[in-house]
Amino acid sequence: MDPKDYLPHIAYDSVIIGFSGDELHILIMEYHNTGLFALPGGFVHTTENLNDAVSRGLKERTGLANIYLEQFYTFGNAKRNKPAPMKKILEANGIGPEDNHWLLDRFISVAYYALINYKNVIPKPDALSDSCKWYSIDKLPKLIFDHADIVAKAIETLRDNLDRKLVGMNLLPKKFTMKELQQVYEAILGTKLRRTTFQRTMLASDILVRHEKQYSGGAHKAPFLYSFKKQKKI
Amino acid sequence: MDPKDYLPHIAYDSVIIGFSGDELHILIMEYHNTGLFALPGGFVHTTENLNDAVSRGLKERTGLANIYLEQFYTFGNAKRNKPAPMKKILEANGIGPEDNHWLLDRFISVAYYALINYKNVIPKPDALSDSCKWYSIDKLPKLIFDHADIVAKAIETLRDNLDRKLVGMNLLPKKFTMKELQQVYEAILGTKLRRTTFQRTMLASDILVRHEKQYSGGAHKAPFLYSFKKQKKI
DNA sequence: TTTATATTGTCTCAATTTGTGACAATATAA
DNA sequence: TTATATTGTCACAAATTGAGACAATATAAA
Repeated sequence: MDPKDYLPHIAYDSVIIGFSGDELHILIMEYHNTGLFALPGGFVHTTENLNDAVSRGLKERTGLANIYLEQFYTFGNAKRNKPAPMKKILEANGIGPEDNHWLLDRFISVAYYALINYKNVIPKPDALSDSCKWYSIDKLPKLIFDHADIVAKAIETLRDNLDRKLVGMNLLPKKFTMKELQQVYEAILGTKLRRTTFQRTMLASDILVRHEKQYSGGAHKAPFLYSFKKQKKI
Repeated sequence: MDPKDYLPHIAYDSVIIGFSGDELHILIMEYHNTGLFALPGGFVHTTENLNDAVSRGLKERTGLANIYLEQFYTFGNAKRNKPAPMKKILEANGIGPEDNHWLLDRFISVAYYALINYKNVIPKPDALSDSCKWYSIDKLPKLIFDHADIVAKAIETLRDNLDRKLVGMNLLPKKFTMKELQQVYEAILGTKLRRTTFQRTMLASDILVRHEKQYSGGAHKAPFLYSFKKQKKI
């Protein structure tokens, strides 16, 4: 990592959100031999679009590609970077503790979130990281810097956007039941929703296609499967 | 402006929105002897919080202080800065056309919008600028770089936030009539609203205090004056 | 002084949307 | 065969919104 290849003082962090069962999960990386946990992030090449850098970095660090990413806030407090944990990470990677390493500088971080289908994805850690794992949103490990704030703001934004953007689309497999869709909404909002009202609203909203009934594994009437209609271009 | 005082490649731009009569207006600066128009913006000191830099810069460039600013997007395309207009601005300020002046570099820009009471404010241009004027949102001059995109995104965000944040609060004088409030909403949304429904909704929302009737200048029944309740802290 | 005009505040009723429970249908387990 | 859990749909009540009507009233016009 030659500092000349990257824009100084500029970073990004991504909050990768997946859904499993009835909980939201977030992808967290652990750095080798440090016990330090962080959001997957990275830096921007000198002639690279910011958005492209984020896609590229996510691919490099987790193996995930073609993911819908949404920028939600830029964190710019002067003291958001603590030198101590970064030194620890550098040392664990064989980089000496010179006080003026560029990664110890102050960084502004542009934060993105992504919604992906948990089941399709087995994230793979990169060379820098020990592991790259899903954590339930209620049981995140302690994160470095202000990454906990970044996660909180991501969830807040997601909640606000829930009725305006088709977030369910990205968190579920192609075909899903009405119950699964409702569970996604409930996990994001953090509240229970009324079944009949939810079903009526979703059916009326004209965003779902109904398919044949599922061969259900449950001891009850088999539910329909649904998928999202292709988005109309406006 | 010593480049060592500022974070390289990082800028901010602010979309200052005021309301007058029935239109939204935006504050635009014109650079001396160039015919170039731009949003008021600036740079971040090396140890300064991003948010503080934006407040400071706005004060320096327009004389406006204590203004509620909301960050809404970070523009990071590699080619969003065009060297030609920036060279013109530098030359008009007596700075030679060296090809590697730091202001000709690529910049990522964090964009903020602010809502202010048009009537209370007479903006003053700074040394760099010829003028600092309000322009109706429908009649903006051609802006440099991607500043037209930044304005468009600001309005889009404002519209989305209209029902969740108390935007009217900042655009009107302390006391105002129901009609004025409705005009703010209409200007932001770009649509007409039904008078009776709007009035009923606003009164039911429990955010307004009703005061004595206005000594009206109009040839009709005098309207009540309203102000916003103090926000409860949650 | 009287009348006309424009806007305001409020009310009413219809139309629509949402809340809530009921109930039959049905896939599996007992 | 019966019991159980969940699903899809309906019916009705409650709440919200749409749309117009109308009296009140501050100024302008006569």
